[in-house]
Amino acid sequence: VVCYNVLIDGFSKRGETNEAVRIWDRMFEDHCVPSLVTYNSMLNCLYKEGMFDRATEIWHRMVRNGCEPDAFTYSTMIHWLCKQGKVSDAAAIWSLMLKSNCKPDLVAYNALINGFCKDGMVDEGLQVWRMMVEMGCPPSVVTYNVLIKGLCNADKVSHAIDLWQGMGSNGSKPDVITFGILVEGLCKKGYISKAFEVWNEMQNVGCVPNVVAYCSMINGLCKEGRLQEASIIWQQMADRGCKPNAQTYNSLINGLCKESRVSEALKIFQHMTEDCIPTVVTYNTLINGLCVLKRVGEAGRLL
RNA sequence: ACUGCUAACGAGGUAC
Repeated sequence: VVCYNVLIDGFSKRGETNEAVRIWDRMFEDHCVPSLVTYNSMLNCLYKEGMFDRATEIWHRMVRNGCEPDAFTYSTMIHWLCKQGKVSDAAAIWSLMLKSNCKPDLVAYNALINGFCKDGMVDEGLQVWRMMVEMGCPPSVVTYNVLIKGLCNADKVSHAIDLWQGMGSNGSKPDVITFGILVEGLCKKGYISKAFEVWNEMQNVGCVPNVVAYCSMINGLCKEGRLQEASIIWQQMADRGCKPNAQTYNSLINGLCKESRVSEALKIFQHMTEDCIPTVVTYNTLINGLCVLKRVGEAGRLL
């Protein structure tokens, strides 16, 4: 079984759904009995692709064969339903789980909370968070990251900060993702100096920014037209041996374009081609920047 | 080491 499981999940992860299904069929031809992991992997594979009808067949087979769904089963379904905007279906699966013998675990809670938050239902997310505490399931840093992101997106930045500051007394330590989310959220609301406070606090507690965190800070500054400060952060990133990736370059290039400093942007672009591969976003950003300045000819030459 | 949860970039769209 394990071999089949590995193959199914491997194909599923590479997006080769048809191959995964072929292995599943093959498994029966070989008279091998699927395990709980097999069912879970198949459900994951089909839900990811939105193939709910086929998935339901698998679910029924699972039940028919007396294989009890576990927390993996439920959180997989909840996760993909939410990702596809079917939050109320996810909530239905959640109730199904509550009625079953399977108690929700940390990941299941997080998946549901994330679903609510991403759909703009932060209050529901917070309610689930309180519920998990009552049920004796301690929230993790992922739980907080999801909620903080949700609160920022809902323009409840100060509530997000409260949550961040309460993490310690709830047994969670903010990580680089937490700080990145806060920096991004604060910048987007225009609270740059608060973002800098958080940025410094991150270093004070010994959390080392990664390329994503740098990107959030740089992008936030660029969006506010604060390129001077952005380039200082960029320099620090380089000095600390953190290699910028395409997305980081794109943020800076976009910042320069938006300030009509397209020539500088092109210079950065030259530099970029030496240590990473420009993406379609890079070209769109530059072309747009050039076109806005009526430098259409140069824009054409980029193609 | 068989399966499930979290963060960053462009453009477009946002008339009534």
